[in-house]
Amino acid sequence: MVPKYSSSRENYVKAIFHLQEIHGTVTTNDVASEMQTRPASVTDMLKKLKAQKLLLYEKYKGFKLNTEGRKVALQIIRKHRLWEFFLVEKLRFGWDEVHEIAEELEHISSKKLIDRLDEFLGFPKTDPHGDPIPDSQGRYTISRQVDLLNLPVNQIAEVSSIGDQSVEILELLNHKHIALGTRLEVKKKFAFDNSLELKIKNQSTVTISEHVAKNVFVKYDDE
Amino acid sequence: MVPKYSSSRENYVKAIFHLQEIHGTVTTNDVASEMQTRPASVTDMLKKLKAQKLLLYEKYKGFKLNTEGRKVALQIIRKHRLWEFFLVEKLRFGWDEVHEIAEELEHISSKKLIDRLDEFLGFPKTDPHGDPIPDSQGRYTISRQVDLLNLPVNQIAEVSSIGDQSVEILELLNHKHIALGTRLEVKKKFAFDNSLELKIKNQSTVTISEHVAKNVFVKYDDE
DNA sequence: AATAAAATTTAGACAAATCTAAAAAATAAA
DNA sequence: TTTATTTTTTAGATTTGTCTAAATTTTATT
Ligand SMILES: [Mn+2]
Ligand SMILES: [Mn+2]
Ligand SMILES: [Mn+2]
Ligand SMILES: [Mn+2]
Repeated sequence: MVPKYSSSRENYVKAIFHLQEIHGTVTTNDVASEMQTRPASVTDMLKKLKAQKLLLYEKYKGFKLNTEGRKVALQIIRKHRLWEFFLVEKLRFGWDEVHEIAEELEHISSKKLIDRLDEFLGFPKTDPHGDPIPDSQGRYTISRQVDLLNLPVNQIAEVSSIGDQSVEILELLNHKHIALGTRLEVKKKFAFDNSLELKIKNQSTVTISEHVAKNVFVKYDDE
Repeated sequence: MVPKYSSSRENYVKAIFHLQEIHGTVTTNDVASEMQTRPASVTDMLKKLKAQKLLLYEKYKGFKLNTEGRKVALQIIRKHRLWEFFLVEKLRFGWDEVHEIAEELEHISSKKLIDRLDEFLGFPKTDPHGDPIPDSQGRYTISRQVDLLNLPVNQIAEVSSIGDQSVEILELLNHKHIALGTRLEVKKKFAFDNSLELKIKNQSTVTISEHVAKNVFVKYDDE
């Protein structure tokens, strides 16, 4: 079972996929900073991905994944998120410590393994950070959600995903007892710095900054 | 979590460990044929492993792992066998299809992951092929066992491990309904070619060659 | 002991992935 | 529309792991 693409190539494909989801178009510098590497290294890799027919790329003219490239990206994302789910649900890891490990596990090549894992986990729809898990054909659905800055005051809602997934923000949220599935409501908005006071169900009241609020997404039933 | 050793180095350490368990001393050609590579490549790697202080090596004088090298080898073997157990027990893989996948999974670096997996699996003592799983300190026990050629006629015994672990022999054993834990007895030994006739509990009688018999190990209570 | 055969190592090359420094192209500012 | 700045690419190295072919050392055979 020889892997079709090296781990390095897979990491590039995944990074490009995420960047083009957000910005539509992707730049060499974006990829370099996202991947903690040098622009020259990115250019080198772009040529290889183009040669492998995963990427539409003309030098100096920008680039994006083609259909095959997106398909590859979605399979890696599927593996990443299923492993994260496994680590949290079965091995009792915290949601803030699984990303790094999944970064390695996502490169295990067996398709049968990942489909069996999916089944074993009960075909979960979202990972521990609330992100959708593509099915074995790469299909997934995104549920409508709103960040905390845009949640009406006194509207009870449920945390459904986190934008920034750095260890730093996850650590902060952990400390304040905010996790996926947590039910909460905004009690007060301070116009001065856009900080918020939250009432967390069955917990005390906490304050969060605008920066944090922007990265916490919730779902709620608006009637 | 940067891995200390590359997958390639880990594969070499593991191969050397297995060879020195069997033969006491290891040769360049042994490693080359075990790993499907060239003697020159082995020599190259020996120098690297020596520089990394995992190996005692003087050129032309043979080599073996030092204490640190053995420790590393046992951790890789631990991971390999725990993942094999997981694949068979939790994901319903056949015992003859897990080796290849574990060959990749054994290189995932997180120590916490493997200790949590061990716990999740209930601290199993042996893998699906009957081989002992080292604990987190690298300790393990080997139970006394005998191959089928040396099992007394009419002595009921339980299959406890398989010597050769090629897909070919596992396929053959599968076909004849011989698996780990199978209870059986030798009914007849043919001196001509050392073939055996076995009675498998709750099954029909089957014939196996000397080659197969040498690779099937069993445990039994001798009073 | 001399020679032949086998095992092992070295020399030199190559592919993959990365880097630094410099050049080229595109974009922004004056 | 020149000039300056930023972005991107190229040129040339380096590291890791592998290979073939040739040289060296060890071991086995006359
Ligand atoms: Mn990765
Ligand atoms: Mn995630
Ligand atoms: Mn391996
Ligand atoms: Mn095994």
